[in-house]
Amino acid sequence: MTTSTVEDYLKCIYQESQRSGNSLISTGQIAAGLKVAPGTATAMMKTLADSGLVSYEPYSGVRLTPEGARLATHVLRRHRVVELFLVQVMGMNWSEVHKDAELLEHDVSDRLIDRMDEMLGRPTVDPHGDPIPSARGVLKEKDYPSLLLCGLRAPLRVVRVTDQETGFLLFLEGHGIMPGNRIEVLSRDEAADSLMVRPESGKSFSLGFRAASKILVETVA
Amino acid sequence: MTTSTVEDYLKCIYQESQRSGNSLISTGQIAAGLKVAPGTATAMMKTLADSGLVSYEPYSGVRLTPEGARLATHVLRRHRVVELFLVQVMGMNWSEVHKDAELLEHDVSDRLIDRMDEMLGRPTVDPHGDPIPSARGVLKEKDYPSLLLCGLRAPLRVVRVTDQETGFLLFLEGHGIMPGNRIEVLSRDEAADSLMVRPESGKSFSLGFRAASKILVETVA
DNA sequence: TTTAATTTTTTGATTGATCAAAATTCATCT
DNA sequence: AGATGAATTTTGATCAATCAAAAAATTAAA
Ligand SMILES: [Mn+2]
Ligand SMILES: [Mn+2]
Ligand SMILES: [Mn+2]
Ligand SMILES: [Mn+2]
Repeated sequence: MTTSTVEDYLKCIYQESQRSGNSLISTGQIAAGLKVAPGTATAMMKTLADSGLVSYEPYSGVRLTPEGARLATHVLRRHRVVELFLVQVMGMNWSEVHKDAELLEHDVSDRLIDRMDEMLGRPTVDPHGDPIPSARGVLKEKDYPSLLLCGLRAPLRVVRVTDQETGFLLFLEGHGIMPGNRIEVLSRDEAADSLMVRPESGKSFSLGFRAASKILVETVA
Repeated sequence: MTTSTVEDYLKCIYQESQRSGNSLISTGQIAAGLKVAPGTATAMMKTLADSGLVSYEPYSGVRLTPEGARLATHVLRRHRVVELFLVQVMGMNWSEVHKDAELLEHDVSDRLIDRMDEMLGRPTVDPHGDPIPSARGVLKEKDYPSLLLCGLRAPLRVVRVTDQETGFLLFLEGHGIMPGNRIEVLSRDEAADSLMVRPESGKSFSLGFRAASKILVETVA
């Protein structure tokens, strides 16, 4: 019924809401997120509104309806289950599964997703630490601090990386930064816009604030 | 580059050529095979010809160019590797994988197909006994007789079922007819348009000629 | 409070895929 | 050879998705 394009738009709106903490999303944000022309996003918002998947207020933005949110979380679930499956079962690297999942999320049947989910032991997070919505579409995002806000010189555990760029993920892996691994922030330098990280295994290294903000951690007891 | 629709058209042409033993395929055959209106198939043949994937002679038909055949066998390979993976690794039934594979064949990356192929031990046939083209696109179809042409009262082994209908496959499975299983044709009745089959495990039962023609076998030593 | 800059929407067009129905061509059967 | 029926192609239209560029609205600055 819904096309893969529509699914991507809904997913994008859902994720922008999540990230910005505001359910009202501008057409500009959507156009940027999906890399389409502004007018394209506007046109699509009208058809989504006609389908009852978003409510649209011209010059203001859109927000997902309950039905739109339901669809979005289901796509997100498929995406993340597929990613984990590719890593856990197919032996692919966490840095290369996003692209594949971006396509497969639209074509993998619910039956197949459930088989994967079962084989993976009903996991709650994907290879990047992104939470996996339940089969009923419920998603609970925990609020972890990034390396910018966490305690200094305290034992931490990486729980999530909020960026899917292959190059960035490979860089992190090379320095021992992956969900589950232990690290410590040695120092921060506001003026230099960078901080020093020491992974449990590996040499300490510096990271710009922008990159650091994408690494979420929890304090280790 | 090529859309999933184009891939399906190429696959259809390839399979019709295979089945009919004639590389020249009419637009009518294609329209019937893909369940689209005749004019739709004609229009698509023009664009495929423009792309150099088929040669098209109006009122006569099309044949795949080398490039078109190359693409077709690659799609066929993806389809069949996926089907076998779904059965062998995901534990799905051979009767239900065709639909899923029909979509996944367009979106599974070559990298992923190769991982599946590796996990499956470089298989040569899919769950229905359909041969799997090599990664280079080479496909060798063996010429097995169907239950209509094979020897009577001789030990046989089912090697292939040339129909993907869920209901039919479930019916066959229920009677012990699956690739690898041993059977015997007890009798044929031309007038009744049916024959009697005795599976190694299970009761003998009758089968219409049309259904019987879809079951390919080889003689057991 | 005008003016300028930015964002958003409109407009006009294109491409891919499809259909129904009309027109054409082909094959067959007197 | 001419008529008839079947297959094929054309025509005219629709729908989804997109873009570039013009127009309008909103926001920020002077
Ligand atoms: Mn996608
Ligand atoms: Mn992820
Ligand atoms: Mn297909
Ligand atoms: Mn098959």
